[in-house]
Amino acid sequence: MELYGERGFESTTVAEIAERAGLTERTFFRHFVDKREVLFWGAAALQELLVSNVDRSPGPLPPIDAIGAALCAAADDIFEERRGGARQRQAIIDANAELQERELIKLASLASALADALRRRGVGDSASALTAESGITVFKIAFQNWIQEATERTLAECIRASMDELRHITGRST
Amino acid sequence: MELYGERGFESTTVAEIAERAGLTERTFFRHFVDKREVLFWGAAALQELLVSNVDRSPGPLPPIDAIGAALCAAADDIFEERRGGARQRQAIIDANAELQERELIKLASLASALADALRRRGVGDSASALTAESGITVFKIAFQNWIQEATERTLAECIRASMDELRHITGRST
DNA sequence: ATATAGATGACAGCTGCTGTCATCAACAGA
DNA sequence: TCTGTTGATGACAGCAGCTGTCATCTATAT
Repeated sequence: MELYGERGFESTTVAEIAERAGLTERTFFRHFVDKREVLFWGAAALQELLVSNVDRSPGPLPPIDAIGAALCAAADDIFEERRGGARQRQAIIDANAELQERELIKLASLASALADALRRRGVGDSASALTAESGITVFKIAFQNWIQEATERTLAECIRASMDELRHITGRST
Repeated sequence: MELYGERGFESTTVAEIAERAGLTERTFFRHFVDKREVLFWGAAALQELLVSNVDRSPGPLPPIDAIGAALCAAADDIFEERRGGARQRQAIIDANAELQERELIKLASLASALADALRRRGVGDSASALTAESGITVFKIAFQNWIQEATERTLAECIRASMDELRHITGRST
């Protein structure tokens, strides 16, 4: 992470990372499948947390609200104290297309896991997929706002705001 | 594409592609930035079409409906006649994580371009982003259904159905 | 004290991708 | 018709990411 911050992701070589860590290049690849994966170390934990939040969510709650609540809870538990770190990490990712690709597939995996959780609640197949993906969309945009703004809004607040905006956008029209 | 279909994406080497095409490996990389990019040749055209559809869309139309109409029009113009080809292509992509990453970033680029188009219509920043991303989400799921099902639904019909489901899902609740 | 399992180091090697220079074909103008 | 220029291709050489394989080392159990 230091090296990625200093010299950028592309111009950092795995040999350099290994050297600074006092390890071999080969050993690096035993811990991380990828040069990119370093930046997504916590993704699995986040996914587990979100899924268990949805699983524990009270039954009568509408799917989209179950997702929303799970996102807000995770936001408080994981992200709220690490806004600075999240900013740095995001700056590294935003500067490199390969990292953005990796981020997107992690988010897709998250959405897929959330959709499974909704199906476990008895929600229909495509409704589950649609709701989970929408939740991740809301999260993406809320996260972006939370990081960019100089305001003092909580990530959870940003999520609720984006969720409201989604409801507004899709409000019955023609 | 032949080789990717025959031996899979990973176990196809660029040298083999070049050989079958009667070219040099070096020349391959002059035409495609990537080994993956071959599969996303039409992405730019699709993006242009979608954006121009939104730009041409009647002003009073609510943003989400402008996106929906643009998607349906593109579905008829580009995809409807190529369901078989789309299936094969998708099978190749679904069998390989790197290709899925590339697909996701292409869709993200599409969403970003659509969001820009909405901003040009005077829609607010995060509403544009949210609407465009939701549109792409709808498209993703509709496309999936369209390819998987043995039904005779049009892609445009699938899109309208998913869009309705999205409205239903986000319908005012608590 | 020895055996066994798991982590690391040390190579060697493939493949994707890039820089560079020479070659070749097409085409424009004198 | 000759020449100069431009654009595409070939031919290397080379780097970096990633993998397979085997030896070595460490820790823990018996």
